[in-house]
Amino acid sequence: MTIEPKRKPTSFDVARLAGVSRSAVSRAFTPGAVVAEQTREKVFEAAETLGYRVNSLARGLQGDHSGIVGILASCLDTPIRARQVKLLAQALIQDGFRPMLVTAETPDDVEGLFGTLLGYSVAGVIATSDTPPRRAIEECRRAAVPVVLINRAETADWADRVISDPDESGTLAFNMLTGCGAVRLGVLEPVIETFSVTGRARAFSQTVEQRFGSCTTFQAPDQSYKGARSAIAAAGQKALKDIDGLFCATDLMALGALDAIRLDLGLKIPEDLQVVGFDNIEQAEWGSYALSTIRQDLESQTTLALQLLKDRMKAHDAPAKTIGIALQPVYRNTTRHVL
Amino acid sequence: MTIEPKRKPTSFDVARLAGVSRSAVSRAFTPGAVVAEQTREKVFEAAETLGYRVNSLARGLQGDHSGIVGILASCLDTPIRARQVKLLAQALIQDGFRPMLVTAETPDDVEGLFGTLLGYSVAGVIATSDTPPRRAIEECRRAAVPVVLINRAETADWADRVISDPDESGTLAFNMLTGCGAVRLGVLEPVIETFSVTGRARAFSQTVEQRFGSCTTFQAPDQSYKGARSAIAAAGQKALKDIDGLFCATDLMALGALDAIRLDLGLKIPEDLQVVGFDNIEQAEWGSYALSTIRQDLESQTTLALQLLKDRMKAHDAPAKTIGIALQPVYRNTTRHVL
DNA sequence: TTGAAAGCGCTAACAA
DNA sequence: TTGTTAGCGCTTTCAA
Repeated sequence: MTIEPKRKPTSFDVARLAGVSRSAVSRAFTPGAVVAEQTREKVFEAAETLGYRVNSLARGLQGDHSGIVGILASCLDTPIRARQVKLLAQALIQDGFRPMLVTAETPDDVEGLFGTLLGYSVAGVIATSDTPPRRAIEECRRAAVPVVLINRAETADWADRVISDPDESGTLAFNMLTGCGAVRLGVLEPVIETFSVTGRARAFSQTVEQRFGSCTTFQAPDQSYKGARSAIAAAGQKALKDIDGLFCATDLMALGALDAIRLDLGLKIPEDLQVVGFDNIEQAEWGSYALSTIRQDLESQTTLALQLLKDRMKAHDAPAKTIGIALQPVYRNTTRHVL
Repeated sequence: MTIEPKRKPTSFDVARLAGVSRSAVSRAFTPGAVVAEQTREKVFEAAETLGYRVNSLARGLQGDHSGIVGILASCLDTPIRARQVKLLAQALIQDGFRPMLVTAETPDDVEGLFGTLLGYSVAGVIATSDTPPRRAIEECRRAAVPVVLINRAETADWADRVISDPDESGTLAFNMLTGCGAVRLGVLEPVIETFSVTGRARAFSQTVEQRFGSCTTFQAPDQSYKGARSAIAAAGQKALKDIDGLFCATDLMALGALDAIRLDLGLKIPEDLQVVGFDNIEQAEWGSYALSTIRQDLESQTTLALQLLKDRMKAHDAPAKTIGIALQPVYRNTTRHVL
């Protein structure tokens, strides 16, 4: 029994010990296969004593996918992204898939990394941040690898998407702020364009312009706390006093703005100025902030993304779907209470 | 050229088109292999026009590992963990590995997941949170799969570890607080034991007891902001007034404690009470907190972990190493300035 | 319900 | 420097 501790046992070893063929072993470990209960037990027993496990590489080489699902994400250390990846990873594992994490710095990286993903015969790819280059996506299509885009623009007309609708988001933010009595509105957005983030900022300012004539726009260098804080601080007290309601494109930016407004500019919130964010990250609830925001339901976002992925595995040629997830206003202390 | 868009091209196809053998193709794509430059070019060209990529599954099946490295982590949505995983993933990818993310809920899960990891012939495993069950680790050893533990207890005497030393951490926290004039010390720790987190809390209180006789201990149900906040709030103003220096085992807990002390209990920081945290997460720097803390250098933690992993790939039987990473005090506004 | 045999796509030892 | 050959461990027709 303990002759060669080095080599991992194979289905062949198990077959021999159980007194069956390799095919029988294979079937015993294949969920829907036809095996006599008795045989299966013999196999399992032998496998147990040998410490055998199916080699997913060999299985994947044989079948048409390895069970690995690529998760393409960047800025993993951002609260919202971290949560997304966590939920995604959990859900995938739950369903028997294995998430392979791909974080890219530059678009070039994305392209290359996408390639290696294909080399692992992935069962699918979920992209949550970087818009994958069109070429890479096209390649997935040829390889019949399902792709689901989360909060991304429509890169390819055949990839499924789950999004929080920018227009709906912008309008909701507008309604929250005006509903709380704000009438001179502004928006804080990152300079770098993004489907959902700058999308909702634009939708917001368009609505404002439509109703009130004009909307003050503040631009931060990126989506970070720091970027937002320094952008607002640099804008100065006067500019901020001109408005009485500010929509920040993400909670993280809102938190930076909040600190800039209160600490750097010395204004009072919500008395001088009301603020609404977007995402409902954990920190938005923290006592020192108590940020009013719009909740993006990440749980259902995850569930939907996975569902779309599985659906497409079954029906490769089905028309692409784009599903919007529910948005929910959350009133805390950066908006006034209206009765 | 466009006969069968379905099937992915194999090395065989490339070989034929380039007019060479399959081995030549294999060599062209193998970093250190001996191939004539001319041959390599022919191969690359053919590969390019065919859209060929090496099948990592087949390569892994043949060789002794798939290039996949398992990252075992839980609470991925915690700031510190998110950052760790991000850095780890980046570093791994940089080095040509592919991170497979494994997040477990229960210890049972860990065991099972570890198993499937082995099924993918992983090149190694890095565990950053859940202590992997001894059995699983043992299995890795038999399979000659390197394991690196980050901030974990010594589960197995052959696994390499990188840690931030609990004793050093506790002592440093003590020195910071007393150096700023605190003399009646307390500590906030989670009830659930953890090598590094409760470890440094204990080291701290032991040092305090040694020097001052006694140390007040506050216990939170977990390591979260919420848990810490409610624990401190529940302890009450009186208990907090009894001390003038509090060490919180993690920054996240410290932030919760801060809000409890200021918002729920109405005390002033650092006037009534000084607070020091641990980790130096991004939020510790945020304006509303400006938490004094101890910086754990995650970049070097990552680099070291990866180095240990690679070293062990080369020398499977080398003695296990445990490396401590540098700790650095960061003074902000929750401690008094001493001149 | 089971076993025999033929690959999946690649690498590596060997011989040329 | 290159090609030939023999597997890596598994699944899956096909016959029995």
